[in-house]
Amino acid sequence: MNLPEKPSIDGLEAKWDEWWQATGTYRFDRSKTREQVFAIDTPPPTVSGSLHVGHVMSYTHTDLVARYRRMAGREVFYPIGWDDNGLATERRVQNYFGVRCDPSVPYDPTFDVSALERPDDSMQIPVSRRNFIDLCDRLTGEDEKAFETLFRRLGLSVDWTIHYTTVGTTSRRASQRAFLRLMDAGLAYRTEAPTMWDVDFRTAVAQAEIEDREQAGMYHRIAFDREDGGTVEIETSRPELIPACVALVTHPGDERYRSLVGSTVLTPLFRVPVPVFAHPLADPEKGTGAAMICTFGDITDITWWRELGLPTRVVMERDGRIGARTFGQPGWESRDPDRANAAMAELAGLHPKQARTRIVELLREDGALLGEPQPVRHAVKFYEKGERPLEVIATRQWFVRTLQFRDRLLERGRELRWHPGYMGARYASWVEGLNSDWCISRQRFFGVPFPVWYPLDADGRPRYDEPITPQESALPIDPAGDVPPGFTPEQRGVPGGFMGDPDVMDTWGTSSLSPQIAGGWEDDPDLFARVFPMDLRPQAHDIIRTWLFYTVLRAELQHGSLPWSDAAISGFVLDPDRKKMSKSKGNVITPIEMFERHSADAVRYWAGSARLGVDAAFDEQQMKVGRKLAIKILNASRFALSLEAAEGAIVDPLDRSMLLRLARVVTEATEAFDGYDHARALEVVERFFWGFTDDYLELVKGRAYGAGDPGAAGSAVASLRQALSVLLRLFAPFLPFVTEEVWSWWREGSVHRTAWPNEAELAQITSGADPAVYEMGASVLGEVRKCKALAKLSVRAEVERVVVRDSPERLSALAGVVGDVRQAGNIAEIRTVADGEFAVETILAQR
RNA sequence: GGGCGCUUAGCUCAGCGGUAGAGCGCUGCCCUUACAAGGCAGAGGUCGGGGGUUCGAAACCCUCAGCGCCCACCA
Repeated sequence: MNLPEKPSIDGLEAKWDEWWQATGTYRFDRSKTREQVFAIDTPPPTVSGSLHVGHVMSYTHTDLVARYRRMAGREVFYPIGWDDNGLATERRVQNYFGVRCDPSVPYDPTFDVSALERPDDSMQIPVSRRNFIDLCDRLTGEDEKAFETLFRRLGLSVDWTIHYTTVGTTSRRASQRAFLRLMDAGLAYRTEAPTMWDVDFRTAVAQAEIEDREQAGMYHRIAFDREDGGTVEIETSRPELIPACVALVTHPGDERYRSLVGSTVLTPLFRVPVPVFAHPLADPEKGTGAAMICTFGDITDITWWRELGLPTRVVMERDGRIGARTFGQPGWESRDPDRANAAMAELAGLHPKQARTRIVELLREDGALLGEPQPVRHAVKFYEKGERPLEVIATRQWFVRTLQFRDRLLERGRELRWHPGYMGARYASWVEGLNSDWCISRQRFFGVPFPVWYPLDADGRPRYDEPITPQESALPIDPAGDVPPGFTPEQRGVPGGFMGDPDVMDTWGTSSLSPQIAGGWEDDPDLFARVFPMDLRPQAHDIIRTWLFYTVLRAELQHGSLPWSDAAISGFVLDPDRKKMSKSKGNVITPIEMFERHSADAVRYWAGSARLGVDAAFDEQQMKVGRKLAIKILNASRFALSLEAAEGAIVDPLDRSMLLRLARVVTEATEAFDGYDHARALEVVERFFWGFTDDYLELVKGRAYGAGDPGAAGSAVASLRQALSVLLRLFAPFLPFVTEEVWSWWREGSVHRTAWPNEAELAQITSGADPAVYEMGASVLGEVRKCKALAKLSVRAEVERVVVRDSPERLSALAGVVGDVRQAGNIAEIRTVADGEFAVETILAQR
């Protein structure tokens, strides 16, 4: 026994973190079988951002599960990953080193960034993709250290020897290998198709990265001329797309337009003949009931264009401007090409808003604009990181087949155990609403490139339908630097030679393989067999449709299984005014501040009291409570262990009764953890603990001092230690630092590698015990204490006599604890009356 | 437009068929042989509104309202 004079929670974090790392407390033992392993697909945080209390909460939730499962006998596979693949990192590296990634620059193995000469600071030197990635590694390495320090201070029990980065070699190899296999299986394909396009980033984006934003707009009522001399009116918010109009559409059941279907009308200004179709998607209630179909104004246009087999007449360029077009040519027929080209000349080079203003003027002069444009507010699609509305632009992109697996993906969603269960509905509604395959290519420079080259024909044009792929053993490759089999570097870009695929993968293309990457898929088959499919995916609810969905998709396509059996979804942390925390609002609280003010255990206590799925208000008060609890554990433990009478057999009725109650707490906490309800587990343990210190400790301390019967004292001391052992283990997942500290005073090894308590270990002691003994002792002592407090006396004040009234059964339970009650309450005599309801009369001694 | 969740004491939340709960905060009291980072007591709620089922509803059903989130083809 090695008890400190005055225990303190200060300094525990550094002390125990160091010890855990040095002794490998959380090291994964890869000799264990899949059944023995509990594998966690830890979310890799974006290292270029900063950690906030939201991370602290959700990562703590995961750690609670990890620590519980580890103690409950599973070998926990708990790796960490860093997400350094993406725009945020790209930008930071550009600014920090003054370089930019240019895939056309060849790799320079002797590259030295410090030797770069820049004429002025704003200039960015082009470097090869490989050199750029090296710089990313270097810069993010520092961020990763800072994150690791913070996570270790928080006490995450991850195995720090198992980590990956999303831009690292392993991740790139896995991403490319998985992609090649999808290609081979026909599940990844390259095609030219209309795609949501961000004009600022100049890249395609996937459905999952799109969000609606309410915008002010204008409805314009516009007349198209019918060939019989009349007009037909449509409404549009995007009149600038009239030159891209390829048809009108009405609902098949709409009587107003029945005679029009099948006829041809002329677009205003451009005088382009376009057909009128009927299609069930046309809504008679919207606008005039007749809609203009353009290539492409929105997603519905794509559907109509595809289903009605319409021609393509694109005016939107990739830079988001209207491009110059010449009417009067094939595909651009016009009844009045001169007039059309004059109008086109007015619009060419303009952004949509400018073009809209201009064309409205032209339409007004022409008389095609009916009435004045009416203001509306409507939802407009934006790239989640973008600032201007997305355009739909036809480009050549890689897609992963998704739509055809919708039913199977829905089935997987039902198979997955969601915590809380209702989060499954979000997944289902997302999958049900999918409208396109996953566009996985991005026109960016930094990221994992597609491991593909294309042969160039005699004219130097790429033959996209004959892609050249590398051997898997060569991965990862960079098609911008590496040369395909059978070619020489000199053949790059020349007729008859080859070119590399210029695109990189969607960042989710890598992240969606996190279980495979962390688990050593193909690189370490032995490990992979022990950890995959994993047990748990912890994450927040905002990325169900991205990270969670894509991970399910990849596992389905690659392995025909779920990637994990359970998904634990954390809520967000809101500021005390229940607003979402964000940097721009300046209401972000840094975790380090909280650790310093309240201790890591206290912060974990706050996080642990928030349930999964529920948005939690940031509550510093709750951290203060956690701190008090941590200190109480230190003090109570020190006291209990300081009672050094010889341990004996646990025979006293009170001791056995208390342990029986504790056994129930064990069961409840275990059930709560098994059901992913850590907050419930914490609550029942904490409730018992406060009663344990207020009542049990007070009741037995006189006996445990050992002045009287050695057997009775021995029972008390043994019970105290037994209970303390169980309580420390129950608290260990929540408060890893104080529990380890106390454990170290009197036990060998780490509490975190000790078995989770179970009823069986207490069964022999508590067999036949009466739960009412502890309850009666606590109740009577409580009443006496209350009486003294009301009389403004010390708790040590002498009591002449106590009369307890209750049923005979309860009074017989009291008999088992009466000696302890007398001693604890400083009571001369206790009388009982076997009659009626529980009541305690306390007669204080005269002074 | 569809879906999910929430609405219980001033605050944060538990309870989810049997006499309204916890912690914090507030008010008052008690110091010190583990801990004042402790102990005791008190005030404070028609459990969002309205119907229904039931001997009995905060809890189950219906309905309405407010808040939050997710999804949806921008005419």
